[in-house]
Amino acid sequence: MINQKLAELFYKIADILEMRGVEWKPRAYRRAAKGIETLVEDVSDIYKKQGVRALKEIPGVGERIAEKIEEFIKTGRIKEFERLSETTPKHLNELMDVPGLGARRARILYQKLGIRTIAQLKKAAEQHKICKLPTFKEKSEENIIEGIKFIKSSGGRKLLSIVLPVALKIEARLKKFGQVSIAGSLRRRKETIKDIDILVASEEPKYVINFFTKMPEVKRVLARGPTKSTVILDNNIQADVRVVGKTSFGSALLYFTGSKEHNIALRELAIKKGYKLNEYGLFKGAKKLAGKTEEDVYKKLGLKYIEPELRESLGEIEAARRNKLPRLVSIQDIRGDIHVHTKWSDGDNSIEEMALTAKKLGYEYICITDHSKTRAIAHGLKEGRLLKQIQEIKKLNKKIKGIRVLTGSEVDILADGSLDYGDDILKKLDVVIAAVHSGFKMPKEKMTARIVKALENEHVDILDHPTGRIINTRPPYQVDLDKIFKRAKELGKFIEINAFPDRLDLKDVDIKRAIRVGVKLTIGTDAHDVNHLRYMAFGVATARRGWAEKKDILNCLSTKEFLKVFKIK
DNA sequence: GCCGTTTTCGGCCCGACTGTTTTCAGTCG
Repeated sequence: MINQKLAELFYKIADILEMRGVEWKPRAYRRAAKGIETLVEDVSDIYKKQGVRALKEIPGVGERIAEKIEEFIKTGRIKEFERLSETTPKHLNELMDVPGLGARRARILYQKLGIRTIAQLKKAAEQHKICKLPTFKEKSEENIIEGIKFIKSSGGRKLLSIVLPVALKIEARLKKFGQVSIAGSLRRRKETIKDIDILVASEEPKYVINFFTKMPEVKRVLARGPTKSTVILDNNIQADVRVVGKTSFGSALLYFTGSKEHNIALRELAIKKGYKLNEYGLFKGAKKLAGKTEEDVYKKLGLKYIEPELRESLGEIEAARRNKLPRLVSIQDIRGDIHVHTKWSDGDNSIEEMALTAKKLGYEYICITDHSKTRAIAHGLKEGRLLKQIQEIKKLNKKIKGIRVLTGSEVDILADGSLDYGDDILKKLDVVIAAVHSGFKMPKEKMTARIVKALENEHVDILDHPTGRIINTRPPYQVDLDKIFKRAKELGKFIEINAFPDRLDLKDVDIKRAIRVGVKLTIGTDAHDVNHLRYMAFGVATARRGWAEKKDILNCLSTKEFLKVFKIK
């Protein structure tokens, strides 16, 4: 599958062209990249079967880009890209991370002062070299220095789980002004969030803006207009509020939720129909056709309602047009959590405490999956203790009512693909989750073979966190997911979406691929504490972003059905 | 560089806010 690699190249070309001040081409390259990303089929297969002509059928791909795709398939490179990157310093777009600096002014900084990095930028601003440049003044230097401080302290994008509670608190407070909704990537439940966006419907925007900019946690006001304001909160999260009239709430929510690409696609669709779409509504001439609710706007555009998690311009608009949208899984569909740790290994709570909390959450079953013996650092269970735990769970099931506790293990996949317990032990467990916790630096083929070998063990049921990534901390290890999905399907094995907020592994786009292959998935919280059981919501959100339906997720099954699938008595 | 049931040339989403600016470009979402 070369689609992703190719899309990345085109995105990079777009960035470079943008830095150079080239007009329109960046947009064309990005559209082509998006078109390629959205494809189900491998680009090289399309080319093999029907040649360049078929490539041009891909949305956003024309004559010139089709040639570049052909070149990449034949030679593994795109000369144009190499030419561009040779003559453009790398990392120049890091300047564009500074709030207030876009492509145009970043280019001026480079051309006039040779600034390429944030460090050089900071020095130049402090030495007052920048205010002499065109389009810059003293105020710009202040803003640049402030902006760099912000980047350093905020560390870029934050985890969904960190930002969401902050946003919910603000949302609740703004309710007294009228209809309120969290919008932006937060509403789409992206795994990381750059800023909080909140929309308010009110005919008195000045009161809202006044209240918002004076909230106790506001550290700095970046912008404050009559209907829109941007602030930095004391935890260095940026928050934007926008106020619109009640009759525009839907169209404004649509606009403010994004994604940007989704909005552009909708607006283009509107234009094709002879309409105009903006945050105030959908218009035909001066006549407003829709705007009060999102549903109204979609309907008038000839589309079914699209859930926020799907709004990434990855095929959802076409699916909405053809009434082929998935019926997304929801948190209410989840009947049990099947990845839970306890005090027996590195968790904080007893088996009983975890079970009772799960019961309170409305679950019918829970599976205890402590670490295996090699995870000594996590107090992994030696065989004797695991057998003892199995007995303990048997006793507990007689004692507590209303929830079934299953036995299991999160067993290490060792470097050679063998498992951390022998078959004699594994066969005693209800559910066996296998996972890689060491030897991350293996080459791709070796890692893939290692995981496949583990899946081929007859006692293994589920593969957990298939890429091993920790968001913002550790990159994924090299692994051929397509191969893993294919083998898992053949063997009737499952893949877990780990719901822990810094893992979310599988991630959204990989979930979509897995479902396409036909692998069944599970969602497990990897809870190490009773409070972590609530992380299920993040796992479900990620599954939804991956177009998952109830039927794709195994722990949507009732206890009876679940036990049958796992052949548990 | 792409695209066309108004177009094969001349467009390319759209509006708010800031400050580079005294009428508009740049940036952002």
